[in-house]
Amino acid sequence: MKNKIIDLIVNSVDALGRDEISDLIEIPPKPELGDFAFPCFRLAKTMHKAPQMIAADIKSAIENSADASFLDEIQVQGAYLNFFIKKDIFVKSMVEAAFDENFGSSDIGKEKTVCIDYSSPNVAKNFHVGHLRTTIIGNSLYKIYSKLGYNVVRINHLGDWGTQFGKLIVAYKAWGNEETVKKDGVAELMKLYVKFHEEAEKNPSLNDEARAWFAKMEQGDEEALKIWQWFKDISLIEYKRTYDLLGMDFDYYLGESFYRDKTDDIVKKISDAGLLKDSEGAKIVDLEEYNMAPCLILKNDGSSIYATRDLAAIFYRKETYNFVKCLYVTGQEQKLHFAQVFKVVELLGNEWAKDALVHIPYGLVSLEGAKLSTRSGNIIYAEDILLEAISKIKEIIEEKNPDLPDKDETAKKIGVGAVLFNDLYNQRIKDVSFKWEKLLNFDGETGPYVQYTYARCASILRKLDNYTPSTDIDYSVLTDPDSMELLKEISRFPKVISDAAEKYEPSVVARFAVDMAQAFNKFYNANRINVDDENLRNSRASLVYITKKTIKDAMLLLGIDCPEQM
RNA sequence: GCAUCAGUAGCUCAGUGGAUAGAGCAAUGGCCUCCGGAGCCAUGUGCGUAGGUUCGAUUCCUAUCUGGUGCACCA
Repeated sequence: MKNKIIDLIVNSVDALGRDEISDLIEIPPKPELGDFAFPCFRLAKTMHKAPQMIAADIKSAIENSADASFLDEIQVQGAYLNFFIKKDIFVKSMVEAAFDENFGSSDIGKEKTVCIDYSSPNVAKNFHVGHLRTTIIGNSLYKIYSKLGYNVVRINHLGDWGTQFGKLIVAYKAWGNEETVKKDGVAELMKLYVKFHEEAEKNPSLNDEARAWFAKMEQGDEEALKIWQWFKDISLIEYKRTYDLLGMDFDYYLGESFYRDKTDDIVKKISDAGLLKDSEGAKIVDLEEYNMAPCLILKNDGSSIYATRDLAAIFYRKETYNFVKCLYVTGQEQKLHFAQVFKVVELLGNEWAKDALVHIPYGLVSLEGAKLSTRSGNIIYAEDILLEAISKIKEIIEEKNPDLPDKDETAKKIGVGAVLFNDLYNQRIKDVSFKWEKLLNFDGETGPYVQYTYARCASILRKLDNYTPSTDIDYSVLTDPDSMELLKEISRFPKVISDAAEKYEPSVVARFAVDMAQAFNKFYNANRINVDDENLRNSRASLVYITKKTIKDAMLLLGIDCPEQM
């Protein structure tokens, strides 16, 4: 529809090109102002005429055109040219588009690969509310990019290498024992880690001991690596339990340790390029010219650091997957780190680094206003959040719909959906203050609200006799304001997906899901679907059908499944 | 100190170089013998401050204030 209008304007205006016109066309804030609008302010300058007059001129030019038959009316309001499309034609085009099985999909990503590095928890540490964000956002970006035809590689870059394992080994040897670790798993490892830091404050030489153990790991020391592998195995079992609950998986679990034999090459590459400098006994790349702190490549004991391994990972991924983009979903506190690493890649002569390497930061999670801190116990675990949400939903189901089959399965979908939605609804960059009260409220702009709307659609369709989804309907009965608003909402879907991808922002999709649910509920309250008039019934049923379908597709992009009943 | 992100309604947040800045939560009142009330409708206050660019700025730029985060051997 928009293209047809662009055609008309292109033929009537010489001053602007097609693309400029396309950018200028907007959807008016109120339906009374038309279906599409073209503001003429921009033209006023080049044409040396008042915008109102320009609008009037274009109007008469278009009205005399034979191609304008799909228009009902054109109005000039101030500098705006408002287009009113013949309602049944408009409805038909929107319904047919939404019926398409691939509505919203695209092939712009065809034969292009995007790597997404997300979740990436630190081994031997608990998977807490903070890790949930990267996991959920990364998973949604995976769905969104897949929908656009990209080949997406999901990489869990486990924090399974580094000095913290030296600390852990020191602590385990000093205060731990095998039985307790076997029994309590990650919780016990966390205790040992905390204990290490307490003791190291009194006795700083412990830090040197820890670094020494890590250096041993890097040199392939058998004892050190055996303990390390054991800790890693224990941790992975717990993480996978959470991923299962979330209904998520990864293509690769390639932690930092995977790159440990690849860091020498990186150091050589940097050195060969003449970028490696000595500084206080360590090796760095000086980035002063770019207004950044130096990027540390090797510590003064010669062992690698996370930047070295991130660099190794970038080159490995570029070679292995030949990505067009590699996305890093981590907290915004790592912004400088990624800026440094990406700059080093670029300085090594890789122009692609500028566009292909993207840090996708998200805001800090705090708990009831205070910082998350394992040591002070101000921490909340991902698994507990999910289980709590599921159990609260179960209570509500028992109360509202005790006869529902598959109550547990449904409660899981809704509970997990509530958590996911809650994390995806606001822009990534916003800091989050975790509050149980907010998470467990399922009214208004929430996952359960959208899922409820979906279940309502499903229920309506179940109760109709003799309805098979079809576009062979009477479009003229769907021209009332509520139906039109709903249809317009639905037809935004493809743009919503491409916007979300472009901005790396799942919240765009989440907002859309709520907008659509609201538009549907409004329609539902104003119009009865199961009416005697077969013509009307089938037409409205088709509208319900595409609403249901689009809600489901939108929620799937967030990683959320919609139950048919709840 | 330097860098960076954010400041919109009591709270949590959308939003756009343009038409009267929107939702939800919380509060109060209401909703059809009928398709699912986790729903729908109604009721109020607001773009941190000061300049600049522009026909037009809440949006872009500069300064400033407030808050968050980062600034080498942790990741």
